[in-house]
Amino acid sequence: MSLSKESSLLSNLNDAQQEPVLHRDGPLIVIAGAGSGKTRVLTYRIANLMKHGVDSFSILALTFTNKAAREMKARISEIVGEGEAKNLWMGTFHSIFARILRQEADKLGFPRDFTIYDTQDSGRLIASIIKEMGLDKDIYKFKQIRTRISAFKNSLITVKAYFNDPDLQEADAISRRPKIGEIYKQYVERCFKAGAMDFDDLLLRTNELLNMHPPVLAKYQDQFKYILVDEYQDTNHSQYLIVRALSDKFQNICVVGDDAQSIYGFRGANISNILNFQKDYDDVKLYRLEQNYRSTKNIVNAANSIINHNKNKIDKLVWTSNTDGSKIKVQRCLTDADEGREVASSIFEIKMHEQRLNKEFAVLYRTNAQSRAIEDALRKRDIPYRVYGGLSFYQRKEIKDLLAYLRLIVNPNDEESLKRIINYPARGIGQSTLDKLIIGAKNNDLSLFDTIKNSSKLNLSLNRGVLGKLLDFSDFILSLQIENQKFNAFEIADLVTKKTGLVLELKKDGTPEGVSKVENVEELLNGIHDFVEGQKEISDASGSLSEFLEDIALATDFDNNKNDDIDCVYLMTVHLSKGLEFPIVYIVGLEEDLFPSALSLNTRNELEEERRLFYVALTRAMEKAVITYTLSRYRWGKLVDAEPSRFIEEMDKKYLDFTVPISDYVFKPILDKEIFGGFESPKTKNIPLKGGGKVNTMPSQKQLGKLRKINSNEMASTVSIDKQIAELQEGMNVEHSRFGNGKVLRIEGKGNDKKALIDFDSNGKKNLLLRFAKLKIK
DNA sequence: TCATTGGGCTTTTTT
DNA sequence: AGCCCAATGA
Repeated sequence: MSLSKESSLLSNLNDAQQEPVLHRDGPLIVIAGAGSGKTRVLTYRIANLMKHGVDSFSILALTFTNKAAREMKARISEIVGEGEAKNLWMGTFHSIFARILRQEADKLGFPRDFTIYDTQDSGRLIASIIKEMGLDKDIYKFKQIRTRISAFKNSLITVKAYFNDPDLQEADAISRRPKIGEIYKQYVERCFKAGAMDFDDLLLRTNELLNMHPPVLAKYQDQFKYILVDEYQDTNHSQYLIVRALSDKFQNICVVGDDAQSIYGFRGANISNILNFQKDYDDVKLYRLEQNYRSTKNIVNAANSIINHNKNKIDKLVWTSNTDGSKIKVQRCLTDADEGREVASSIFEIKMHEQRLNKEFAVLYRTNAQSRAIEDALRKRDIPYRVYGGLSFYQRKEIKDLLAYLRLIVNPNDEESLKRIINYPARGIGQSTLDKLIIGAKNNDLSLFDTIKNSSKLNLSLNRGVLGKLLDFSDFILSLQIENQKFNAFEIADLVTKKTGLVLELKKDGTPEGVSKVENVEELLNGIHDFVEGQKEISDASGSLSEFLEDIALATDFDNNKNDDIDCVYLMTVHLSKGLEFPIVYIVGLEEDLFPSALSLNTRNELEEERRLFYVALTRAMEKAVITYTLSRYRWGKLVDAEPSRFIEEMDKKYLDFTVPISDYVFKPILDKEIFGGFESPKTKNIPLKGGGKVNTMPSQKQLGKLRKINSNEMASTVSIDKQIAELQEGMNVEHSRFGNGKVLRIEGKGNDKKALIDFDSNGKKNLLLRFAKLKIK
């Protein structure tokens, strides 16, 4: 290879980045601060290996999302050429090892076409096991059990290991759920019989494969001479063991990560994997990337000031030579709807002033439920947006229903799919029949589908009519299986849709939701069509149904959307935003019990993870960051008081720009009552209101806590209410902070509902709720 | 067996 | 406020 190529490869890297790229053999760890070019290092390291003759088939790169893998592959293609990059083993743990597991399925007693159960499928199966065992579903909550089983699997605690561990059994007995082990056992058996693996199985079974079959382990050890793991801080124990096993022979292992961005503890990620890496291998080289290329000084420094509140961390100093940029705006809002409006109008304004594109903006939130208020506001402003995550396309009911048919054709033992569609559309096979079938399946050690096929011979105390319907159903599926031999995925899906009348079923309901469901099904069919067309270009692919199902089993919203270029504002959870960057970022809902989540306040570790989460959110921003919080928000259908997040308090104030003066910020509980309680409380109604009644002494944080508990009646006498608003009359001239000057045309309503119709000079007529409108009488 | 209704529960975060 | 499930009646 030529020297000039080598130097051009390196010319895109700073010194710190070059070192790990040029490191050839032996273990290395790269601690990479946010925005320090971590992906770039991985990309160039792989390219560099390939340039020095390492076969692309022997490089395994594990990323956190499939999207990250795709992008990295594309960048490597640009450096070394597409032909070679295509052969890299690059993808998420789940997708890479699903692929290997299919190859080796027979060794584990699974069909090659095993089904992958998503979270919903596992939950349903667990719920049904709990019910069949006659357990109280209020004590055995299926979601909790599912989480617990998942935790077992991620720690490599098999059913056998569970029953060998008295401590675990005792812990479950103490929590009044002694049957967890039994549920776990049945769940694993049922999955096995159904030829299905859940997400955790993809890792657990890989461990099983590598441990129990030394020749298989040797084969993959030999194949993967170089292994790279991105986002190593988010690997769990099961993933850790896979990496260890595979890298054991050559020890050419490179892990990249940032302990400060570890945010997946809840699904078993173990931060000590990255903290202990140097103990796991001999002669580990450690590299640090501390220069941030992404964000302004204000953002980097504010982020540092927040993460410094964590005790548990590797010391590093992230710095930048970028400009100062503007300060981080901290915006107070009244309600979640108001928060949406503030965000939307801010986006609108910046777009106008700075000629920005929609896709330069991102709105990040802690929980998916928060997207709604933002969406409403953006829609009103005609700002295009796209919500990522949440209920993904493939999780929608109408989509899962059609997919269930398809899954059943490929794997008739797939119990969850069968239960889903055996009576959808209705064909007279109800719950009681299904219960009998499940018992029959258990007694005869058959899969559910085989039980149905043989139902007439099995003495299941079913009447003749039902037996006929069952036979019709199994014949239907069997006939589709035969069709599947000759047709591609699209042809089969189309056939299923027509024969089952699935779309007709949806069309007859006629509601807007029904219409959108029909559209979704059509979109799925289009997607399958595209998939089949795409497969035609791949030499060893056929466009079969099982290929399609493999392809989508692990797909997320991020993956299947080819329209990356559409110009929309991004809406997503902070978790989903990891690894991404945007010029302007809004982080909304910075309130106690929301961010940090109320469920994460029990231990220091949980709180520190929330803080890292906020750190991740803030470090997504390149140029501008805006943080918002509300005084009250709709939760569980009720308007609930909110309190600014401790994370706002924790940031160094010199990087912040408060829209509400800091002193008001401290008085927040009082203002809170002023706005929402003041007018209507019985005592205040007839009391002459006094203006300007600000409390003069500064309450301490402790007192603030107490103040919040005082009800509005007691508060009334000290509350400051703008008397000018109370005295507002028709015909008066007023000033509004956003709409400018105007004239009051009409006043209507009382107390909290008092409204004024105001004609603004430059904004036209608006009907404003007085308790929200910050009006000044002129 | 099916369709409707009301009650309870929900909100972390995801491969 | 919305979703899922169980109970209820047809």
